[in-house]
Amino acid sequence: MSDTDLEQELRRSPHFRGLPADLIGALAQIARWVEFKAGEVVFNAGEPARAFYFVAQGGVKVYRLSPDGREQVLHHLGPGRSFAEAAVLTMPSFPAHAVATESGTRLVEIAGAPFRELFERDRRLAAVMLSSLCMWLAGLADRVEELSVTSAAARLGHYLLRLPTRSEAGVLVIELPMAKKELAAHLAITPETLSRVLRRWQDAGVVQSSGRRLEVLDERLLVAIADRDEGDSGRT
Amino acid sequence: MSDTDLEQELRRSPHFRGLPADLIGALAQIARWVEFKAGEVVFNAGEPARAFYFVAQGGVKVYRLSPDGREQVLHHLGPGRSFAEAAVLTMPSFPAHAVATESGTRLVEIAGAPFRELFERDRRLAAVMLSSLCMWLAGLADRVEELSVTSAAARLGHYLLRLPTRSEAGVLVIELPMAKKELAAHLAITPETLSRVLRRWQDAGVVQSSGRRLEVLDERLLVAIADRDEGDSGRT
DNA sequence: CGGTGCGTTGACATTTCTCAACTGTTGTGG
DNA sequence: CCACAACAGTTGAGAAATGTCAACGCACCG
Repeated sequence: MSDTDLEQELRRSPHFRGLPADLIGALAQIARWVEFKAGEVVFNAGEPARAFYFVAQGGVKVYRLSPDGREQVLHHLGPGRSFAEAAVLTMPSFPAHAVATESGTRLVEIAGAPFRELFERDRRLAAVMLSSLCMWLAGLADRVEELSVTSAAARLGHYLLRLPTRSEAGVLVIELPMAKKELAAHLAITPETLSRVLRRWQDAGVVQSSGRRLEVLDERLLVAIADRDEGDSGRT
Repeated sequence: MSDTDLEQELRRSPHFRGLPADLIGALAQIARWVEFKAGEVVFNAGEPARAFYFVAQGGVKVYRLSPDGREQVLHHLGPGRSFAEAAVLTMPSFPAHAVATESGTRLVEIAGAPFRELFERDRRLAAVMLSSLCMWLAGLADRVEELSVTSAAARLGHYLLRLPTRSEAGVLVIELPMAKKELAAHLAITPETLSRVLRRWQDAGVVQSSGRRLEVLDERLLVAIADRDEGDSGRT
């Protein structure tokens, strides 16, 4: 809840990643924590677009109401997501409604008018935001492609081959950036399946695994596995 | 290959979607088509960041070379993807290499210096680009969450519930925005599985399907199916 | 020492894919 | 207008992959 928290939360977002400290500070000045209980309204469609938001905890539902009163859910947002930036940047008023879906929902609210002002005054802000968003976008697009690959082994292979590697005595070594449990979740498979795939590879002499350390013994085979059944390597 | 093609290609990108016509025109002025054969170099790391690119046809591989000469693939890009925007916006030189992976690879090249100039002169450009990217980001993030849901039925349910609906004689009607075959690909399942899921739902009285038209007979049940096994509704 | 949680392994249930055949629709050329 | 091809969609049967549940080893930590 402190200002330090606020700055850290901002720095974690895809929008402001890599922003120089002074700009993060300036942003923190116009940001604040807001909290909601389940069902409480964050904003309603038609209201002036006075701010945009990052979800730190809890959940938010963004929806429209169709002419006949039906609720049209546009997004269900959890921690790490943001919303209403587009409205703040280019629209006079919010085009949709937003309500918290859980009690204890905590958001970072960035006031719109000061943000627009900052945005126009400091050219760095726009450039860094754009570049950061582009990189984030590329990462997500890669992830979608990855998840579209149906086979668990191919997904894992793909993922591993993109990780930074180092050479130790001529052997390719990969250090996993997260616990296997989390990695499994990232690839949308179960830890058991992950474990079994690695086992199979080890038995086949493709890799050697111990803890988070992986030695790639037969890179060509690994590449073949990763490429075997890519989905339609189509557009994002 | 004509200028009209160029403008249409630009308009299709997540970056420039929704840009006013005059700005699209200005961009087209500083953009041009470039073609590559398989293996041809688009740019090398260390060169001044003179342009960024959209892939229209073919494929491009972006990679780094590690100190020991190993090739570290960062991205494999297909039609619809873009690259090197971040470099052009915030770096003096390209941080990675890029080569075409297929013959007949066609890219739109946007010259860096004029773009930066345009970007600083016209504030709308920055605002619209950011807002467009944010929306695109939200869509991709949703997609990742969707694909992380393991069950085919849940994925389809999720997807359908976010589609625009209309009411006809009190019944909820959904019009599929693409052929079932494409929809299946979008959800990373086979057309057969899609067909079977719909059949099961129809037998259970949840929906009524005919061609691209879907009548939702029991919305609560559909919601239950979609929510049954969401993955860890975690962060993106 | 126990406890807690990750990672592994096994047996089994379930889902999904694959392959193949068949139906219906659409568009084309005669 | 019909015959035909081409292709989306459906259905069935069997195979393969993956998830589920349960048990166990192992490391880490109080």
